[in-house]
Amino acid sequence: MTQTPDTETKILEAAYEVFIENGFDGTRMQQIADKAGINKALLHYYFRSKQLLFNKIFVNAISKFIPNLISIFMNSELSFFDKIRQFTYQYIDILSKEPFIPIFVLSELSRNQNNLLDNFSKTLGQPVKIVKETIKEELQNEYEKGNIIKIDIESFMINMLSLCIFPFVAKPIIKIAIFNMNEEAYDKFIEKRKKEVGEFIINSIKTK
Amino acid sequence: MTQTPDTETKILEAAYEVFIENGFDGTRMQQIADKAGINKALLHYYFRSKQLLFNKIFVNAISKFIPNLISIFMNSELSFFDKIRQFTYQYIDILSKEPFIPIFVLSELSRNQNNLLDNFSKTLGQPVKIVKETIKEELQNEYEKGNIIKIDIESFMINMLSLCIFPFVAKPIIKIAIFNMNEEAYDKFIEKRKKEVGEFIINSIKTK
DNA sequence: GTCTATAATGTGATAGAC
DNA sequence: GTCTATCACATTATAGAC
Repeated sequence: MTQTPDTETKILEAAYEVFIENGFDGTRMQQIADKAGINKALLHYYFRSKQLLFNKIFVNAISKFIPNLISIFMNSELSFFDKIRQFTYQYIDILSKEPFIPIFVLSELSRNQNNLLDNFSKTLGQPVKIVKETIKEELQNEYEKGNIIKIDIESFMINMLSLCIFPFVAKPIIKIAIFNMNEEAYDKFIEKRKKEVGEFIINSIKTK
Repeated sequence: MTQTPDTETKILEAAYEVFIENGFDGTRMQQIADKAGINKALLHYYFRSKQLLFNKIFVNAISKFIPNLISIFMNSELSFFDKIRQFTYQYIDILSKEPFIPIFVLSELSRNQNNLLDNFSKTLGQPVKIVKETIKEELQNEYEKGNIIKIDIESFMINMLSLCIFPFVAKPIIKIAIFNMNEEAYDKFIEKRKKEVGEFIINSIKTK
């Protein structure tokens, strides 16, 4: 069933792990070669340069950082509050399976070398724009129906993303410095947030 | 009035800028020397190694990342809700003056080289513990008085920190990929959050 | 204290045999 | 496609003159 993957795949898998753990500057081509079980020369044979290999990995990481959860907000079967519940639950669930993606993506983007942001916009600009418009309308509708208070689309989206993503970005601080948690306690904390964050957001915008 | 700072100060100031912009791995000692207007050898004369110089900078950065806002939650003159308002306002205000501190600190901590986290705990473990206990009591009090819903200290603190810090960590994405803001629009967005975040949190925990 | 020169090593990338 | 050997250069760190 599970046959040995071809060399290109082995390289990509190894590169993914090493880059995400160490970042672009902290990664050595030798590390990737070792982890893939090949030699450095082959890396260059397949991907020409460190930068090009990194770019492949980064595009992949972005798609995990902003996964395809857009459909949730497009699903007209659901109430607005249920959309919030589902989105936060599923997003935190996805991130919890690859908890280092957020800090990796955000930290590389903030270095702003090359054209990482262009990649980002190219891949996700359009879908993000559509969700934004959809949610904006929905916020307006719910406000007019008297269900929620007035809130900007920008504030709403950033608040929701903050509450989902930040606990992963700040994992080391949360675990050690703030709450003195072990890995198990941290996992429980995240697990609890899957249900909690949605309710927190709903409470904050619901009319009394 | 403004006299030329001594060499050690010039080095520290230059190192601060370069490290925060590029991270440990992305920084070259030559860059620091150039920015400080001296040569590389002097860096080693004053600080022995890149790692030791970095550690000095990092401790400084941490103190800006978790500034002394503890007093706000200790101030018994203020109502609990006003403490939330003041803390969020002032924290966002401080971060907005050094917006790259959060991503720098969090990204270096997540690499987890050396003993950065130990530094962190040593510097801030005790004060953080005290605030945590103080807020915990206050949450309990307000709950018993029927003013707020039941919420864990962990959830409450992380929610508050998420909403304050994340917009800085994710600045490039927010600006370009999500909202297509220019620098001015982003600044306005942050300015607005200073007042907004407190109300958002209060709404989310206030009993109806 | 500050400089120039250089050691010692690391690192991305390529040449060329198989 | 895959390997070994090696180039070319960058980078931390030190030696030693002034």
